[in-house]
Amino acid sequence: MAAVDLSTHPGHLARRLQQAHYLLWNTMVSEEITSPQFAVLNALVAEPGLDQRTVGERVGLDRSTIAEVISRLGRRGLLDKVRDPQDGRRSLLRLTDDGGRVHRKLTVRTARMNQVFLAPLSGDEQALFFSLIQRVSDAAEGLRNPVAPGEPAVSRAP
Amino acid sequence: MAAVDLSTHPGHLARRLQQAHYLLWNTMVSEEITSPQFAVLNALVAEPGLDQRTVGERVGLDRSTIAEVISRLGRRGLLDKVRDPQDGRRSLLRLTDDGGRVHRKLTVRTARMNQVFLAPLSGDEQALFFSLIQRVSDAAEGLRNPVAPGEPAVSRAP
DNA sequence: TAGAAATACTCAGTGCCCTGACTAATCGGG
DNA sequence: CCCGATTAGTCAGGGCACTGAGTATTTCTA
Repeated sequence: MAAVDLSTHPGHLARRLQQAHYLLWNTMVSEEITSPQFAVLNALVAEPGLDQRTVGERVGLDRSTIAEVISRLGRRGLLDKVRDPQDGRRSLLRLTDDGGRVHRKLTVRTARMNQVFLAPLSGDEQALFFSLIQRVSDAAEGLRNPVAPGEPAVSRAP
Repeated sequence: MAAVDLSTHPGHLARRLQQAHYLLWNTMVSEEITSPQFAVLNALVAEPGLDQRTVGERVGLDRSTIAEVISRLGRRGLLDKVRDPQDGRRSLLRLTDDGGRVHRKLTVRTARMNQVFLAPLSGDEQALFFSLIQRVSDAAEGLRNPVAPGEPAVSRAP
């Protein structure tokens, strides 16, 4: 009677998209290392020695989740975690040799997987796909913080 | 050195999009009822008396997850679950009056939330956004089953 | 019609994701 | 210098999502 069409609900579509991605990742990339775990490895390849909070910021994981992910990667021996001697609050992170190897291997497979995943779209459509999702996510993210005083909420015309 | 740009990785973008949505849902729609829970309520408004598996199919949740979601909705008194007398394997589901009320209330709020969420996109872009995501998800979903004999993998030209 | 196959559901285990409360360390202003 | 605010990380708790194994029920078939 008053039911709604979920295919026009971005949240529902986002969930389905992620599930589809999970499926493909699991079959084409790895059953051991998850996509968020790969994102963490990747962040540490780009910037070794980052502290835990910053890694979370780079890959979009909150303090609790990043702690769990890092603990799992540590258990697998893919990264090392040491207290910052300069600031006893921080944990500094660095890939092990194994971590680097795993990252390299998965980078290749991930590229292949992305091709398959995006195959239904033309090159132009893929660019559009990225930019539309990015814009929506960024805007919503901007609504999070109550806007620093003097700062505009989202982007300002240059 | 060999780090990758995650902003061109659809999986990463999908995760970020869902997080953004979660955030908005939590502040604009409900802190009690989640988006997947709403999807289940919605499916039962459209088709009362559905069995558990079919509801899962409608909203895109696997057998285990749908069981959990339904158990939570049952605990809150939003739906009733009875054994099918015709087929003792099935559980038939139906909203309670309370469930219907909650669905109506959230339908309104969800519409408002979607507007805010999609505000950064023009009308044309929103349509594109839906269709691109849909196409990618459907295609990946199509790779799941090993293709019924005689049936084409994805869509067939009409 | 009896046994095999399929189907609906449950349960255990793993991982992601968030909030809110807490601890420990650092930093800043009086 | 010290006390209050800020910051990094941990922990408990709730919810989503998947796989693999197990149970009960139905259905198909030899």
